Amino acid sequence: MAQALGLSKAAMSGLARDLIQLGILREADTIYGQGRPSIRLDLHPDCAFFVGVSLLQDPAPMILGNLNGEIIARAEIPLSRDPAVIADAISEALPTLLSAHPVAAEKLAGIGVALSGFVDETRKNCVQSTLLNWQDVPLADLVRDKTGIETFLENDAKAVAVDEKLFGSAREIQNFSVVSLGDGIGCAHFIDGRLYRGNHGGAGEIAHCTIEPGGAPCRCGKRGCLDTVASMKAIKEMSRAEGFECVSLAEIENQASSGNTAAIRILHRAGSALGLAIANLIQMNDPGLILITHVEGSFDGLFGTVVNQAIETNVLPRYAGQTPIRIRRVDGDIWARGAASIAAHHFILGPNP
Amino acid sequence: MAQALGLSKAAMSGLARDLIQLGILREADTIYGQGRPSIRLDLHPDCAFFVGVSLLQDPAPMILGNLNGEIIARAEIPLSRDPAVIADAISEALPTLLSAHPVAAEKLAGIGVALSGFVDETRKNCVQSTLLNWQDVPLADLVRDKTGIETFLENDAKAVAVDEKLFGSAREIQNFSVVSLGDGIGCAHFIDGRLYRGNHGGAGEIAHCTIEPGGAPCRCGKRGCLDTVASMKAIKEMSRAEGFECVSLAEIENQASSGNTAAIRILHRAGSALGLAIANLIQMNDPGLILITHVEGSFDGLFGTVVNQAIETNVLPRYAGQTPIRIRRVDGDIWARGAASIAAHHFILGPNP
DNA sequence: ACACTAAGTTTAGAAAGTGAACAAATCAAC
DNA sequence: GTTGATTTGTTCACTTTCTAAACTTAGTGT
Repeated sequence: MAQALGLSKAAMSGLARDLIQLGILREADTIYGQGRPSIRLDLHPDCAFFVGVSLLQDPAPMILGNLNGEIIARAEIPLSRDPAVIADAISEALPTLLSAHPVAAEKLAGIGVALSGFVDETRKNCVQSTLLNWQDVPLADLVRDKTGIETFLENDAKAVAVDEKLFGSAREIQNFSVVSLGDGIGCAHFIDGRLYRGNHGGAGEIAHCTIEPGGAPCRCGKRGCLDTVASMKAIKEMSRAEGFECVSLAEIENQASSGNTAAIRILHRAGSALGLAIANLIQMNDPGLILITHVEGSFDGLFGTVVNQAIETNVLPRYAGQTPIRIRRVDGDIWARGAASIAAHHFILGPNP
Repeated sequence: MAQALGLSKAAMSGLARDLIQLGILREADTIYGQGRPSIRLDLHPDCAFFVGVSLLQDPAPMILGNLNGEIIARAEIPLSRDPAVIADAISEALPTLLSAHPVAAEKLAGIGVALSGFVDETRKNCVQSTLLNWQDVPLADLVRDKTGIETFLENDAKAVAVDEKLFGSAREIQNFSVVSLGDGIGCAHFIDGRLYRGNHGGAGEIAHCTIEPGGAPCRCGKRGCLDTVASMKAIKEMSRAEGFECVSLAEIENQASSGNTAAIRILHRAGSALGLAIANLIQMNDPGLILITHVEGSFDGLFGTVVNQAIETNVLPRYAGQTPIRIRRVDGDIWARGAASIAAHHFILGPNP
């Protein structure tokens, strides 16, 4: 099976034996068919461990994961805007986290940190983060100096995309985009099986696509960005401005289904905007899958319906329905998971994947 | 110099000698510095020839190109909607075209055909073309059967992008997008040094991004597509609807500069729409270059100015001006050139570039 | 129990790449 | 000029890696 990837049977045989001896591969199940059964190989999950930290929440989740993408242990550290304080906190929390597994400490292969903002192509420096108020912060090296472990940064949505490609539901898909709905809107593309970071690390900045030309001012400095209309933060703020305070999408959905016209209007506006942006993404990049991850509950209410409708009506009719849209409810650890995946990705595929 | 690409000096030496003996490489100029001068190698332009045909115009241009991207000969064939007639016409025009160069006939390595529409991933079949009214037409095999030469199809904008990457001004750039303005609007992306065709071959269909939600109906079936506002065809139609007939952009620019408010309005609307679409492209994909090719004259009038303004105002301020926009005036042979480049691309890089 | 099939292993031999030494072509300094 | 420094390009013995073909192994089908 795996031999068709360019090598002869003999070479495979030798390589596999070496890797099994090194403890990296192991023989999994046997597949019966005609002739001698074949033995499937898989990665030995205990051969490397990774730590992931999300700087999107306070407290910041920190997880220990293995090569199967399973979470082995979890901790939290207080969020800070001071890079040195964060590096210290990670370093201090590390021993406890590693104690969850007997060999994790000696086989810790990398630390990943997910944050909202731009990361340079070395994945070592945060070029800019509005949320953290950072500019050219070499956080990866700070963490590495404190912990002695190789560390990588990544944008939140890109980290989620890598997680989905390595361990999630996009494993087999070469071209897909992740749209990650949280307080903000993130997006990242996998193209030809590789994460596409863009020329300045800014690929996927869908949140600041202009959706309503001349619309409301955005904190980024321009007007009518998708972020001002369709992010959960914007939806909640609009509901507050309309006089009914809601802390979750589900609450606004409730208001809408019980006839609150303002709530209906807000969800319509947000859903159409998000749908239009996704439709433009489909037109522009023709991905094989759009994976929408959301931390809020219900995506099957008005908001989700409008999003789907808006996608349908704004995609070339020939294509309508051709691009699968997959919705995935995720928990708040998704970014920490993604961060760990960044470290795993580097471990598996090396510096130039 | 070139050795740093993974091989030792010794290996390079042997390989280069072999390729020179085969007539594929040749020793070009010598570069003097400290120490023994180095000899630059380049492709021998006479080692392979390619034919390119554009089905975007009537008559359809047909060119003979070499490995340097130079046009050696040119012909025209009548355009037809019947694939068999086209294959015949190409086959009949071939001998005359090849007679322009003594060794072209024996070293003809491929034929490329550029068309407006979708091409499958084998580059052999046209899945759909509105302009030609085609659906699942295996034109490449028809041409190959008639001529005996391996043939490849490609979408017009993608062919132009390949031309720019191989022989044009984007040779060194890994990530760029081409926006090709003709009667319609085409777009194609190079990502990580490879043409990105999209999951259904539809990447770059910027012309049918919704720019004016609920706007004018488009021939594609939806509303408010960029194509209905900013294509040269649309601009000319709008001018006709306003009562002044124009056959070129330059004419409308003239009208506008002499105070015709309708002309100014049309150019403003078209320019803002195109600029917004390009801005969204930049936000979405963060390319290292946007290359706008246009066959019409003047891009330095009102239209061009508005396009540039709209890009500036709709791109994340942090990015504004970070993405170079290059404008390139091209002649009507651009698509035939691109088509030849598709064949060259296949010759140089093989089936899976 | 028998052939049949396909996976995995072993072997010798070919292919391809490496490293070090060496030859060649130029510049710079005396 | 001559000499030495410098860097490119070549040669050659050696090593690594892969392949092809024969062989072994572990199942299925009759």
